[in-house]
Amino acid sequence: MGHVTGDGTVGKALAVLDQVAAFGRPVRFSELLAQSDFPKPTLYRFVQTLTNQQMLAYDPDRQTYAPGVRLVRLAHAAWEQSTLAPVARPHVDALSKAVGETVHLAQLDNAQVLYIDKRNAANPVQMYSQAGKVGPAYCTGVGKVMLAFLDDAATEKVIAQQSFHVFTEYTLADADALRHELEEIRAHGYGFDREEHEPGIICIAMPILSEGGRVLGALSVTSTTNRTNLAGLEAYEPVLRETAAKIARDAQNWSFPDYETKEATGI
Amino acid sequence: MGHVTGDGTVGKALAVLDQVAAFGRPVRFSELLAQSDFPKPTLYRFVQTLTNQQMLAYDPDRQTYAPGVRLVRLAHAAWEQSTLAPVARPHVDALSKAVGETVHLAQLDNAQVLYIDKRNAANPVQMYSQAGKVGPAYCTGVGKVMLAFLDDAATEKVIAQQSFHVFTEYTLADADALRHELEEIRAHGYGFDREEHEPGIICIAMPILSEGGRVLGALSVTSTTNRTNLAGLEAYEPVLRETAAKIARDAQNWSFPDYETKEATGI
DNA sequence: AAACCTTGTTCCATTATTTGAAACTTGGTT
DNA sequence: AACCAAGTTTCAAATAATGGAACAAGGTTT
Repeated sequence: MGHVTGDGTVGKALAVLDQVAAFGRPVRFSELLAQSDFPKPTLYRFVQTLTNQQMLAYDPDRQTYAPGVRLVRLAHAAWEQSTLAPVARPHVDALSKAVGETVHLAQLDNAQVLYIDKRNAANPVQMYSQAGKVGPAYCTGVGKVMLAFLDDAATEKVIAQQSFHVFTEYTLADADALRHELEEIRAHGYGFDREEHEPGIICIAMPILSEGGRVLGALSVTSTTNRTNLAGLEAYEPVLRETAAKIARDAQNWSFPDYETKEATGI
Repeated sequence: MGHVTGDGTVGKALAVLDQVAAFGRPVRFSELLAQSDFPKPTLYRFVQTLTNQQMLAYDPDRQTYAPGVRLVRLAHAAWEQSTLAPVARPHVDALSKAVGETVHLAQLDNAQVLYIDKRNAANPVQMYSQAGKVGPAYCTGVGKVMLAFLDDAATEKVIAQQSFHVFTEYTLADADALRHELEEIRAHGYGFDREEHEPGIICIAMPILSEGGRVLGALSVTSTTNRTNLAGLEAYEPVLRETAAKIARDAQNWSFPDYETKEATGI
């Protein structure tokens, strides 16, 4: 994995944090060491420091490290301030009510899709997606529509970072197939996921573009091949387009209420 | 917000990150500087580094910094691995269905309550909109029941860190009132929020205790004085107790699968 | 029960990074 | 044009990070 470590000690420590998170399960020091470029004492001290800081949590019974609770606190602030979620929320709610299917709101994070909000259908399909979860850009509806509307240089840079794992028989398996698909998407203004990531799961996706045409994020309505088909999903295109436009408009005007004293939380 | 800065450069950088998060809104460099102990170039470089690392996000139009999206990604890993949420999830779902009121799942983070999951009757699954939010321990149901079952030294340490802001006429306004309440809670095994935090909002709260009696977290069922009263909430005590026990049991047995290599075939 | 691992922890002289007073730039205001 | 506030860069001094080596604690084999 090519890390952009840089940024001195802080960058290195955060690389270690990412490394722990990437395991997806609590991990032992020796496991980290085995795949790390850092010498043992160096890695050891990073892990110690991060644990002290509650960026990692240490389980003494199992002798394992996992990402720590301080991140959950910090992420809440990030979610509210640095994502489309708070602006989009009412519109996503309305969309969800209107279509009665699972709705996703996503942004591009590096070369991946980051899901920042989700509304389940009334009778939800069990799918492996949640806010905070990342997914591949090249084989999801939201990923492709965001790629399609980046500028050429950015698109190519992101394409170069895709790993093109074949999930299903419909997965676009290489950069050229993806480029062709992106052209189609640009022509239509929106895109589909044709069971490219999970069998039986299809979606229609719409980019959220600023006035200047910059990609802010994407919306999708997901369903299954049991319940509907691409033509059925296409019926949602107008409401999706409308919702994306509203979110873009509100994002434009989004301004933070200045200098008011805020009370403690009310959940 | 007494931080343990320590931990060298990394600790200092994370203190800056907390400082930005604490503002609760995008913040200018000069605002950070005004309330910082760091000299200007030092703070400047920390902010630069964190922004490079996407732990902060810079808005060039408004010249402001906010917690960055990388945190949302990391937090998802933390939420799944270092909190009760994944273990508790099915039980919280069931509880929510059974009671038809808002359900909270919380843990203690430093001296504060950290909400890690929530179910609304209307809106089944959302995540960071509420998970990640922190609240005061001394005037919430979940906070008090967790305090009540810590060991004496820990309880006193946490009490010493409470700020005792008076939110309503029912707020427990000092350490002694709180200590008295904690004794009551220990006697009953569960507790209430009697409009102590927000007028009209009441709840019944149950600690989640390990076999050894260690505090793992807390559950609550919240309602309003319009809809019910404390006696009405008390009817939920059995199902709450049952749910807490199930979560504690599952947490005990919670073990992460595989210490095997999954590289059998090329991913 | 001694020798021998594997995993985790500490030491400390060397090396590299961080630090911050001062100076400079930029963009806006008087 | 002069001024001011906010942000950025410089560079020698101060400080913190580094990592080879050695040590400690469990567990396993001979």
